[in-house]
Amino acid sequence: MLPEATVRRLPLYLRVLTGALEEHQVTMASDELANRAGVNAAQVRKDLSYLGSYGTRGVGYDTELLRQQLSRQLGLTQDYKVALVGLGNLGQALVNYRGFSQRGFHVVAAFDSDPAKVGRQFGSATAHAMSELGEVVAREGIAMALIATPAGVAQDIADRLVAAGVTSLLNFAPTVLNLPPDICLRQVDMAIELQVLGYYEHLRAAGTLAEGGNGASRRGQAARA
Amino acid sequence: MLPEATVRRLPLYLRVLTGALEEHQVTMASDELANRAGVNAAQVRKDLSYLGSYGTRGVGYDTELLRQQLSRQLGLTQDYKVALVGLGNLGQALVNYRGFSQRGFHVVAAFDSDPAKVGRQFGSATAHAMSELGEVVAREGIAMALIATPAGVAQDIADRLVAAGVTSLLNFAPTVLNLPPDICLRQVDMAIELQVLGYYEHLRAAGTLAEGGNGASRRGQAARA
DNA sequence: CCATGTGAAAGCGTTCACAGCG
DNA sequence: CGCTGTGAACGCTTTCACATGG
Repeated sequence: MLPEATVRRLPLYLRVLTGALEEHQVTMASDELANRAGVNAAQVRKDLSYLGSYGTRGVGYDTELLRQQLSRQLGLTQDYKVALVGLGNLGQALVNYRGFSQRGFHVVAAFDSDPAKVGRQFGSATAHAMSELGEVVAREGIAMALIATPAGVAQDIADRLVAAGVTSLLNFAPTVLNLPPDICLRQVDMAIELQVLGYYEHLRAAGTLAEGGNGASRRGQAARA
Repeated sequence: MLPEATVRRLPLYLRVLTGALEEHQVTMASDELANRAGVNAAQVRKDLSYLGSYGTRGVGYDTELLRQQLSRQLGLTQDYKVALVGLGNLGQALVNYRGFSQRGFHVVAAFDSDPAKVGRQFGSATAHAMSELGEVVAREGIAMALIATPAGVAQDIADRLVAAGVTSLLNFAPTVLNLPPDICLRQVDMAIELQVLGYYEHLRAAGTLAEGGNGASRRGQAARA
């Protein structure tokens, strides 16, 4: 069991390593990995130490070996089927986002309440009617879902997804979801992110922003998005 | 200066209060606010105590008064001009997202490298060529920007935005940005969020997921994006 | 009596500093 | 000698528990 904060940084390291491999870089020291990932070098070493000892003292980490280990620990050696609910602007952006499929997350089913969209193909997914949600998700054995609906229906959709067997949810709707404790939920709330920026911008206008006092990214969320 | 963790929760409380006001609820106790926001009641009281003493013992908080105070402290009593760079799927979703303008964040200028998009209207923003970025941002006095470009150009765009006077950035591109320390940066990285879910899903498959051990939202990010 | 506001305690996450090893 | 791996220190966040006050 890795600390959650570490889990959030591992994909970042993975991204850096993948980039370095494309440039045929064979080893990487914690300092460089830290710089490229925008974190402290001690942090990198501590994070990686949770995975085991894959570095060589005096040298650094074998780029390819470390990439494999990160990939394995994150469970990225397998592919995941993902459902998407809501084919509005955001939903369509998500279904077409290559960053998901590149990493083995395949949106295989989409759902929308608009009859005009049902039956059409969106990226790699066919649009289904909302009424089919439970059946399709259960039949396909889908465990992960993206919610990109209006806030008002998000809780109901989440309940139905969970009832159909989904165990991990990524919610883009600006609302709090109440779910059983064994369900993994992550929230991407763009309006909140902007409001946080607004707060610091507001402080700055008031002339009170301490130097370096940014509500910066890598500690707060991953942007969390 | 509020703690950053508190700043991230205030917009949530604001949302709850706004909902309650629509239902003409006059007061709200910390327990109820906590439940509706998905956090601990002590957390709510501690957070609100940073703003001052706006509650009444034995009663709770005056919904309207508290909403005003939150709004004021977050700097939401003023409007902000926002620039958007990148009008791909995600950029178009962002420019049409009502959650921003509802809260006083107005996307007044958009930029894209595709000549076919330049000159067209996207939501409330006119699409400009990339070459105009510096000039338009400086002329309009824009302090906040959304980056929804491919990862490869995000750093260059960020540098140009900062050079033009932008001081707060919300980056959706899956890459780390290096910026001067006085610039506020927040990251929304959907691929990372999915990979975090993948990790816990992977654990679950391995039968090692502790009960209640979800990589849940409201502490880690936020969800954050 | 009930809910706020707050010290104090507990829990995490980050950073430091250095021993240890290739 | 250089960089990893890690115990220990530090700081931030959350939670508890209760005194305080309408």
